[in-house]
Amino acid sequence: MASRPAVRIRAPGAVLVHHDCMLLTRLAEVSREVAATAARSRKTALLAELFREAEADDVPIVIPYLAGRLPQGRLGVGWKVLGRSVPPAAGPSLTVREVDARLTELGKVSGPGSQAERTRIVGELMGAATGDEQRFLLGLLTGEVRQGALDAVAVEGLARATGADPADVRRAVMLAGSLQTVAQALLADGPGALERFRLTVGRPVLPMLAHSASSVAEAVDRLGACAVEEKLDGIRVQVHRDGDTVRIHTRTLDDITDRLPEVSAAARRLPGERFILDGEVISFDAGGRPRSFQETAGRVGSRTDVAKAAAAVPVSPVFFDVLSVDGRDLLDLPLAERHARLTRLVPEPMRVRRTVASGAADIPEAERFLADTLARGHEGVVVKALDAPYSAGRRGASWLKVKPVHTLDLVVLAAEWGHGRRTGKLSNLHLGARDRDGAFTMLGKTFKGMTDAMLTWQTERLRELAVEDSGWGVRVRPELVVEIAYDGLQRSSRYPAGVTLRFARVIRYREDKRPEEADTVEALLAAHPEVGP
DNA sequence: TTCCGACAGTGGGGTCGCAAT
DNA sequence: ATTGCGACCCCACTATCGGAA
Repeated sequence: MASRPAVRIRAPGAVLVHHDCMLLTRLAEVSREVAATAARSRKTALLAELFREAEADDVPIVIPYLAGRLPQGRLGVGWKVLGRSVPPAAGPSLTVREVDARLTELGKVSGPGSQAERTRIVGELMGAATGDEQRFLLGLLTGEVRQGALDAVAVEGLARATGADPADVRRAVMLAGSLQTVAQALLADGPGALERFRLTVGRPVLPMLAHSASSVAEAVDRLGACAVEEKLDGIRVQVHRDGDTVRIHTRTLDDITDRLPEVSAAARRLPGERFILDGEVISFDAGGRPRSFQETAGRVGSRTDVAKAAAAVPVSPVFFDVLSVDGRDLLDLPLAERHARLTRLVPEPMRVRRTVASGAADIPEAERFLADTLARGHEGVVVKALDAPYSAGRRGASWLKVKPVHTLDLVVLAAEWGHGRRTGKLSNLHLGARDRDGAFTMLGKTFKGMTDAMLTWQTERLRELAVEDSGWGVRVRPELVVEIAYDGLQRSSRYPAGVTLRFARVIRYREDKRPEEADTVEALLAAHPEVGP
């Protein structure tokens, strides 16, 4: 860090000329401008301009801030701490480095009395910020910047600021697993620095993601020759082994090595010294059936007594891809070749089950595979083009997941006011099923699946049905029937039926149906015998 | 000119761990 | 001991921009 003192400009309206440290007010200004324009090209240009202004020491702060993230990651600061408002400062004085230093301090606070201490630090910071700066900081700390530009636009802006090829920057970010690292190297050494970012064992890369398809037939039609793999309902993991050292990362690249000793042990038993594997961690019961996602996730989330958790709910790694073997980067190889290498490294029981479909003629076989996979208790399948490379960090169109969808006709019991672009619209619906008394039992909420037109319509309709208007939304007469899609039931301690819908979303309103025709809790439970209340 | 891929936004539920009550 | 909060797992879907076709 530079030893020069922070520039302080006290007079409101002073001309913000500075050569040392970037002022927070400049970031807040750019963020506001970015939010105000819809054109992505203009957003990119605004970010690029700011990145060019940034000093070397500002870069690791400015880049993540404008990408809507904190360099420290999350800080244990939420609405509880941010809730109280603090009178804003008269004029801008904060530098981004000063803000960063205070947030770093904030992240270190722990132990009894920490909440008060965090509140004090946040209050002090907010008190030194102008109204605009406060709004920017609030968005940053709560993860809701709402400027319509996060990582992807920041990458574009970075490319433009440095003259690098955007595709090269994107790839470097995927391989580094971090925008900051790449940004710093790029701004310090220019586009040539991008070559330093290669796939490295021990350094996690962003995993490839999948799109959805509504059926196996549709997926095979779209992809042609493909692998159909079982989709396990567990936690995605990337396992790196370098000799005796094993590291395990989640989808967001968090390091969870210490929580999964049996996975590390399994990786050490494989016949290879250096590799990177992609797969899923899941728990099977004594009969070899997969346990619920809730059980697996609870186990993987346990940190305090790992040995005890592992004894109660042991997990197994099940792999489906290999990204690197013995120093060779396999990302650009087609899936067919990567899989051939996977079979040499990982024995069958530790691999995802699969079948291969060469084209439309194999659709019946692929459908049988899906049915069999579901019968064995799994979530569905992922259909993958055999000729596709591993697109790190992308939601490539070459992986398509297919899961069964259930539907119900439920009754709207209440609706909550939306935020952001849904401000002024009733958005989040409370959903109820009929119970034995002819009343309705709440099963969960959803805000998904509505078009803007539906939002407008339901806001008006639900207002007509309102029996109570509170700050958060309205409770309504239970008269409106809505068709809901969901992925299954899960146990719940929050809702009275002891279960709730997983991934509920609206398909359409059923104005042709009366609430007495809505589905019942009883029928729902009967349809999902695997989930007892 | 039209189509479609990629992104951002809008939140859902559960579980764990920590601090406050 | 219980409760509340934040982080981090899982996630679906729509609107929009801008390059591809």
